[in-house]
Amino acid sequence: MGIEACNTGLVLGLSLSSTVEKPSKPDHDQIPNKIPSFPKLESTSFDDEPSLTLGLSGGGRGESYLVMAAATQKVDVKSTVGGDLYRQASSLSAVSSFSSGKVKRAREISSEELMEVEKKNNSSRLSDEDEEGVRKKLRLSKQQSALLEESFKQHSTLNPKQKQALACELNMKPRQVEVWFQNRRARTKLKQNEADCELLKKSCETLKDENRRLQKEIQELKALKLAQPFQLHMQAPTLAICPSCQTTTGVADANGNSEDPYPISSKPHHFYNNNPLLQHVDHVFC
DNA sequence: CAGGTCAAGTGGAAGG
DNA sequence: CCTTCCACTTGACCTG
Repeated sequence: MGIEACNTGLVLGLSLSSTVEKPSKPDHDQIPNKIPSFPKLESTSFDDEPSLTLGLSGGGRGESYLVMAAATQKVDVKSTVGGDLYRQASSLSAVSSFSSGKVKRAREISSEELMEVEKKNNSSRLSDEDEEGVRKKLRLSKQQSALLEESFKQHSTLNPKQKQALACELNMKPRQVEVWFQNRRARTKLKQNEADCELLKKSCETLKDENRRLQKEIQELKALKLAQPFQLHMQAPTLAICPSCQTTTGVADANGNSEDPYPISSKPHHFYNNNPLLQHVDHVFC
């Protein structure tokens, strides 16, 4: 099983689990943060505790985790009891669930991890809950985020194999990779919606301006009609004035002469075709 | 401390 | 029925 093979070396908290974790229950009742019983970082030798080296990394991945824990969370390693770092590190590979975890989550855990967790009864994963059942927030390392982003660029959705492989590579749970992609898609969609909204606002303003201008033209034409009723009556059947460009179209004049003293637009005016959101509005004036 | 960010939980819909 | 995705929400953490 891929993740199991992958996580074979992922032993963060292995030794810890023997003291503070109850791997028997995958998403409940875990007590990951017994600070008083947890050895301080200074006293935690990575050599003595191979589990803390996150052996899977092989290439220093585990090291980056610990660096991340200190860097992104601004954990004062010197002043912080090991428990804080422990919580950070544990949350990085945590089974993410509440003590109030519901059926669905339990199902996922049972299908995805329970077997492996039970096989390795010294689970490499720790709950991100603390003693009081408070959820701890996982922060992805820069490397993890970068790789996820890179993967997202290639494909915004993952098939199970890809998910598994990525989880393996990132030393994460498949579920975490899945959640990241879901949230990433949501963020992308949100951004797109915001952009569309801005575009629509601009288009709306443009249309309002256009509307004002056309209303003004109508008023002007009405005034003109009142001022020269006879002349307009004679010309009415012969000329069509485009309200947009104010040129006349090629309609025969009252004498049947098709020659037009005014320029004729060679193309119809599609006022909205430059707006991708409004291309369905095919408003032709001429 | 308020507001933003983001990992993760939840429930429903869709597809197989 | 199960899985996956999505929309919405929650809560931990960060930042000004």
